[in-house]
Amino acid sequence: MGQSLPQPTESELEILHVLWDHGPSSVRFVNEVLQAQRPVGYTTTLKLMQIMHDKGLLERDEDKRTHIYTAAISEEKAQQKLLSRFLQKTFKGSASKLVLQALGQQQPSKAELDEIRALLDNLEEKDSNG
Amino acid sequence: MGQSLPQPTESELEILHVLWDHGPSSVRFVNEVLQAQRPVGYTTTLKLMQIMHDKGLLERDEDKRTHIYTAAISEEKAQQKLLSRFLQKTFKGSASKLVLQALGQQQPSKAELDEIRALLDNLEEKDSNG
DNA sequence: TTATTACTACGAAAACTTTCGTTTTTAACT
DNA sequence: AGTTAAAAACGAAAGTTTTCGTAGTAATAA
Repeated sequence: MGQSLPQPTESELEILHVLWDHGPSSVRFVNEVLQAQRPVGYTTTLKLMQIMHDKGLLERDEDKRTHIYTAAISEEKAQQKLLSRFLQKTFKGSASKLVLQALGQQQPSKAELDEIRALLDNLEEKDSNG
Repeated sequence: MGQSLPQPTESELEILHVLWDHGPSSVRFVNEVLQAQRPVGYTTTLKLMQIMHDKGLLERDEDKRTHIYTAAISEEKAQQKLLSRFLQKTFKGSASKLVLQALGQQQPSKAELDEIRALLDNLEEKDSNG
């Protein structure tokens, strides 16, 4: 059984994105990437990553002086959990409403549309009940 | 030009849902609906609704002693804004990724799938570029 | 070995959100 | 008018998240 990790906060999510995108990283590196987006102090990033480590959201290698952090949860799993909560809170659980709004809001490419369509076909097959 | 309202917090969103579902309501009524879901004091709900009024998220009719509050933003508009932010924060703006996860996560009914498909067809027509 | 640098650890302040006790106001009833 | 009931207003505490200053520690260079 997998221990259930807490939901990351928004700032924590930013950090997770850096780690997902770039792989295991030092605090320094993560902070530099964040800095490119907005001003944020080094110790702020450090503290946040320490908190995330305490929570179990990050793992870290302490062998070297400069600790190397890794996301303890996959991007997909994290997105899934966040989406589930968001869906409940904002759309009262109606995935189709969310999907319609998401599609209406941003114009996906043809390739993406095809991918979605393929998934729909797949779902429809299984959907023998109603 | 429409003044841009702040994003509602989670608790504020709960209150908005009550108003969207039941129309203009008193604090007492909103609190009773919330109470049915979880324990929450009357003055807590009152305070929150006053704050929301200050922020411009709610309008209120003060004619009668018991003030009547109304959502100052439509459900769709609010969902749109929240979704936009969530999409950015969690999926880095990729609507198709979000849609795929949302569809995979919850099994929409056949009717809903058809509705989504119809929208896809519609989008594809307009999508002459790629 | 001392000085410098780059890092972690720690604590606490600041900002934001949620909660509710207390007071004040308003209306209704006697 | 005086009393009571229900509501609004207010202030502040509690909880959470974000921020960063300061101190301590390990590695490096002089």
